[in-house]
Amino acid sequence: MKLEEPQALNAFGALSQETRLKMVRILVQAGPEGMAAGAIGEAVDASSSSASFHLAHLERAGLIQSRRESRSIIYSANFEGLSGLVEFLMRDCCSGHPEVCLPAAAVVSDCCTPAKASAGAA
Amino acid sequence: MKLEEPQALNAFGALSQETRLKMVRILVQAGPEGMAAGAIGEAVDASSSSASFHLAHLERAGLIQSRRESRSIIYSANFEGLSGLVEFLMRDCCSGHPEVCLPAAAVVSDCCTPAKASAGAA
DNA sequence: TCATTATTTCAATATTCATTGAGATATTGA
DNA sequence: TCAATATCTCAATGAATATTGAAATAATGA
Repeated sequence: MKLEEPQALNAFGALSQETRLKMVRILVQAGPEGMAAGAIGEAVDASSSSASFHLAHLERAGLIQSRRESRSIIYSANFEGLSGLVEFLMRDCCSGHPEVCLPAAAVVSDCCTPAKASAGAA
Repeated sequence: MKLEEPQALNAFGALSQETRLKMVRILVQAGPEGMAAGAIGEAVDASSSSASFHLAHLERAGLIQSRRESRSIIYSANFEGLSGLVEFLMRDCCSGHPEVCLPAAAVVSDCCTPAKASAGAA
């Protein structure tokens, strides 16, 4: 997903709040199965109302998505949206300046090679 | 530069505002030589006071830096800080999920190979 | 249908953030 | 030292965001 500036602004705004940043990290770790709203709220120590507010914010920003599963609403990371944001940042910040992108590129081989991916997720 | 969560929060907050995001993009394009505060303010259509406020915000967040040069204050992109943020995002969002990092990795070869780097910067 | 559980919505309040204009500071050249 | 330039700082105002608790909605099982 290729982000334009207004979407990127929303995404940065969504990630600029402690509770929400924690939520995203938790949901990324949780993987595609996701977690119920209640469990997320508990994990980040937020009231149900506050959790709902922040989850809605993240969903509007395209960083997570939700589905109902019986009584629960399950949220999960939107990997397309997240990678879109990384791309936006890299395109912006590379624009002819490899010194920004190259260290980041190293992360890919560091965390995403089959051997280390599972170790890093633990 | 390896960012921890509080620094990343600051950086995301700094980039979540239209004027500031534009400033960063302009400064990245400007390269290490940077630009005077006045020129930046003009480029993003902000009053001197407003420009000063946002530039200070970005500097506090570690995304740009400044030096005095005669009467002017020259701001320039902090490439270490920026790549630190990309790394943070990738580490967070990779954690075992290569689908986030791999598309971003493609950007590196897309924009940072010598041939395309200059074309992309135009 | 009723009680229970999970979550959201709403209104009120508090907090944080952005913009403005006036004035302060630093640097330079005459 | 004075006037001009470039930028910053400050206080006031307005706008956007976060938090809270209470009430509304949705789904389930008895």
